[in-house]
Amino acid sequence: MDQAKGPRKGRVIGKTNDVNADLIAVVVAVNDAGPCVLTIEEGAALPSGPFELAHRSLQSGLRAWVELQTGQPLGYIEQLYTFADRDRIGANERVISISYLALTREEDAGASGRRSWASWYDYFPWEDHRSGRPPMLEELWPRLIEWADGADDAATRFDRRRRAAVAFGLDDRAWNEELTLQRYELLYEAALVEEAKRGGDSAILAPVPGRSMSADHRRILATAIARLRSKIKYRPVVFELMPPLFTLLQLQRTVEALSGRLINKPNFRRLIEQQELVEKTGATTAETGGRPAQLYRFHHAILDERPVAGTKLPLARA
Amino acid sequence: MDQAKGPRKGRVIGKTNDVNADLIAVVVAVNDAGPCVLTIEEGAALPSGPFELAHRSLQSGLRAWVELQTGQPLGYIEQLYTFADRDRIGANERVISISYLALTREEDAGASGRRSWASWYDYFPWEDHRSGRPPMLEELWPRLIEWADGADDAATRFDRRRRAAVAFGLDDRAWNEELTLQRYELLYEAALVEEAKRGGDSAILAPVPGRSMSADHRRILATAIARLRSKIKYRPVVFELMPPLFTLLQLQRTVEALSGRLINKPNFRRLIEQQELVEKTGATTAETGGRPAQLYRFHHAILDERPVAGTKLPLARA
DNA sequence: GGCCTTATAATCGCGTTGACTATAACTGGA
DNA sequence: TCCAGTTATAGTCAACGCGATTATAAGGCC
Repeated sequence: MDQAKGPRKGRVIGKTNDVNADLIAVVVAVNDAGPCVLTIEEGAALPSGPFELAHRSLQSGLRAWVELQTGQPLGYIEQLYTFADRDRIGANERVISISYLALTREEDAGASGRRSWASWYDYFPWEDHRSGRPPMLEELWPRLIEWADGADDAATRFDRRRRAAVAFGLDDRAWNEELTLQRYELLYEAALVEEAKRGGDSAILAPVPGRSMSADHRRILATAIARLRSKIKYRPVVFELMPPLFTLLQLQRTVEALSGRLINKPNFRRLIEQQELVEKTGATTAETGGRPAQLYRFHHAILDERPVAGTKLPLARA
Repeated sequence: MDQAKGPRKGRVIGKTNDVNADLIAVVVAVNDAGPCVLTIEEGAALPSGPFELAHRSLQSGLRAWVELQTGQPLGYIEQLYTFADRDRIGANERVISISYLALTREEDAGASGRRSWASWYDYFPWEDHRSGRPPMLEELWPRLIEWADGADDAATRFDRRRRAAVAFGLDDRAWNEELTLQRYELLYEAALVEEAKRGGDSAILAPVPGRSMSADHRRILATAIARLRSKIKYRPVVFELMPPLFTLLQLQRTVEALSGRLINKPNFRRLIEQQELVEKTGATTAETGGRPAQLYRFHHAILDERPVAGTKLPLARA
């Protein structure tokens, strides 16, 4: 800091502090196959593009890029995080990345160009606990131990073991579905994901299962998953992912797909109904065999009266 | 969007999309007078400065600017929001503002330069409900009604009334301390704060009590207050604002200062203790008259084991 | 008609927590 | 020295939330 003093007058003339601002979108939808993310380049990258003078706002710039690259119009949008301390710091140029989370219904499958929907769990196989603890975690654990024990001093070894145990729910610790980002970062630090090796560093270990993405897009996806898993617990954002009419079980399956864990059915119904988040339409559907189910729609008016106190979900603690 | 197709190759050569990135800090501390924010220019602005090539990261850039302008070193930092769709869109230049929330202990009062601490409630007098509902709200209400009834169609009038009632807890609705931003935005929309008149628009109405700031800094402060009021309920961030040793009442007063409402004392103690967030030091203090109080310290180890499940606070609902 | 599947209703019990009361320990003033 | 005021700390009680479980209804399919 060799600047002249002064709050905003201190900008040195002639020296440019210009940066490029990139907009990156994590567009999420849920279908029968599970939670999906909108990608380009056959699943290798997220839709993104530079923020330009023509854009009225960050959000409209994002919408423009996503629609151009994938044909997908966006509804609900929420800012995720702004990064700048990335590796790609060029000589005299810096890039700021502003990432967004978008929720949509995967309609408009106008097959425009190189868009494709990919399952979350292709990138993070260890995150799906709907069928119980994924077996691959058993193979992951010794590799984390190996990394932890590779530290020089005992304190670091202990700390690494503890962090791994907390993040992955080991040693009688409960699995916490919101730690998606911490888990990915731990694997990155342990050089167990492909992205960690791009710097030419430690090219020995084979990465763990799970598809990688270009740049830090997989990390951004992990951020989005963590944010969404947290948010569905206190805001009624799930409905952005639902069709206009749905059964309570469909709603439950959507929440389960997002959170990666199963929910107790009666409790889920009770909570949804007593919060007046949905209203009956009277219509029923006879699909999927069994007794026909009531079709519900989202009770929009509740958003007006309760702008904050949102959805509580019975995601069991232990 | 008249760009050539392509995800990142579509950048038009010769046309620059460069922007300036500003870093803005909301630095919060709590003292006997209540919750404070670190300001420059005698309370008229928040510390800020451009993100420069010399900065290693956004956070380190922010720290540098705050320390240069106020002499205050920062501890806990968290990103708030990134703005771009602001009024000041110059001819061929755009500014992106990345705002941060910082928590500190107001030590190091090295009186360096133009720094000064100002109470939150100088800027938002309607936000402090520790002594009951502020009387000024009674004067505010008719002005909001006046604004609501000034709309052209009945639907808008009804909607404005509802929004005002929800935000300010009227018509038997409970006061919600987390709606700080919504309240400020409502007052802005109703042209009841000074900032709303800077566009030359509707310079008739006198603004409601409460100090304004330059640019949109007061809005950023509102964002920070809302975020902090929400966060203290589920993460143990309060301790960033506490001295190393403190009594439970001091801790309670700090939470009350932030949330702007009073807390039931026995319940607060029970919750804090049973969560093992603090540990006794054995020492006591005889200040403030009455029976001497135990001095506690923050139980740091709990952060390791419970990275997520944080503080619950008994902030009464109704 | 029996068996599958799913929908829907109802109950039980524990833990959380809001509201309240009681007692302890110290200061300062009459 | 005693009393009043202040704060600390412990304990109680009831209502509610919510996890877990069971029972019943209503359709399809063989």
